[in-house]
Amino acid sequence: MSKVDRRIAKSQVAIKNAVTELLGEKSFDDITIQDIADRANVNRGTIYLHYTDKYDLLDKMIEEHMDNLRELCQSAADLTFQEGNYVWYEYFERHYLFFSTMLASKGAPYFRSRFLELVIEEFKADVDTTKGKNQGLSEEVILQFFGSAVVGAVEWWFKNGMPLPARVMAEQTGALLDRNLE
Amino acid sequence: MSKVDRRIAKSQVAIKNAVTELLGEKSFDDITIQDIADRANVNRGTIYLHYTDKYDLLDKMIEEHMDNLRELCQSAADLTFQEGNYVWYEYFERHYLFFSTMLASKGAPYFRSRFLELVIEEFKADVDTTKGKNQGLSEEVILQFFGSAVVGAVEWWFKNGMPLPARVMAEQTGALLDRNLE
DNA sequence: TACAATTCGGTCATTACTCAACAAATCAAT
DNA sequence: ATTGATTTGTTGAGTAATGACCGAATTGTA
Repeated sequence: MSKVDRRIAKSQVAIKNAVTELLGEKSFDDITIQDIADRANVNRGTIYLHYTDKYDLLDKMIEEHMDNLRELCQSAADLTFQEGNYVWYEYFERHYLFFSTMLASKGAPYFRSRFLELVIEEFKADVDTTKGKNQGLSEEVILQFFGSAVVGAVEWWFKNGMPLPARVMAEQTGALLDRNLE
Repeated sequence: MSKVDRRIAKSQVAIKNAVTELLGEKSFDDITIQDIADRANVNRGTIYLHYTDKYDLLDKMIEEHMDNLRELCQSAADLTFQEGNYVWYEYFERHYLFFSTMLASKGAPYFRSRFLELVIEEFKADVDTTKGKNQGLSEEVILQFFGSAVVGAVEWWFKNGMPLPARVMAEQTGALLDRNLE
């Protein structure tokens, strides 16, 4: 990984943080490039230097979060579902502004599908239809079934203002997964 | 005021904030330019672009604080000593890391004299030796006397971990000044 | 004391950012 | 529909910041 120029790194985090902040104040459609530039304390042109438009920017942000979640999965590969889930829920909590907005806003369906895609991808290694309780079932069905379940639980959590602690969410969804996979 | 380039402004606040942060962790002499660059997330060379060395940097920081205090005096010109003092003490509180370090460290005598100089300068407009209770006294003496008093009070406040609320410090030193100047 | 490792200042070519200006597109509201 | 205002996306010239490299000075420690 040839290290990126410090200026690029700084500009990009400033821009992304600005978007996250603004998402807590108004809907994404109402956010202008100028808003982002002002908040990030960056020239408007600088944004175009890194992203084609604000949708591309949001996309890159989503991509980054997905990468981070994937990363967390790697480092938590040998943990139980409950422990592993907790790592995720901690991440959600730390970035709740982004995730809750993404799951509530107009673009939610798109974000939801990206999220589901990731969950399914990460579940693949954990599903075994050759033996155990899922023997004979379709892997496709299993993945869609429990992937949707996890995404739905997260969705519920955010839409209801995170009524349960991350720890509890992780334990309960973890238990449900343990019971059904492996 | 021809507005400064945004990059310059950003670099300088990052650098100054870095110094203030580091002052809370180690003495100024132990802080290297590299430390500051790392903390500010700025190339080491950038610091030399704005300051000749770390002493020049510290000097510019002191200068800026003095300017800010002067500014506060302007905007509080028609307040009582108690109210005006409160504005200052609020500022001290907000920048306690910087001031308490400056007044405790090895360079304290220098900083103290700069500070005293400012206080005396700002008192000049308030001292009248032609009438009232200070009639016949030497303006020089009055200024040195109460200037030192104010600085000493602030010094005590910081060295003892700000044992009284800013509000109280302002009221009490304000009352003492009201009683003697006016 | 001698040695190694930092830190210091400074230079340099390259790169990213800034600012101002621009035309085109979009929006608001009569 | 027609204006007027805002936002957009792009451009170009100028500037600041970067990373790398350098020899010299300072530091720490074996």
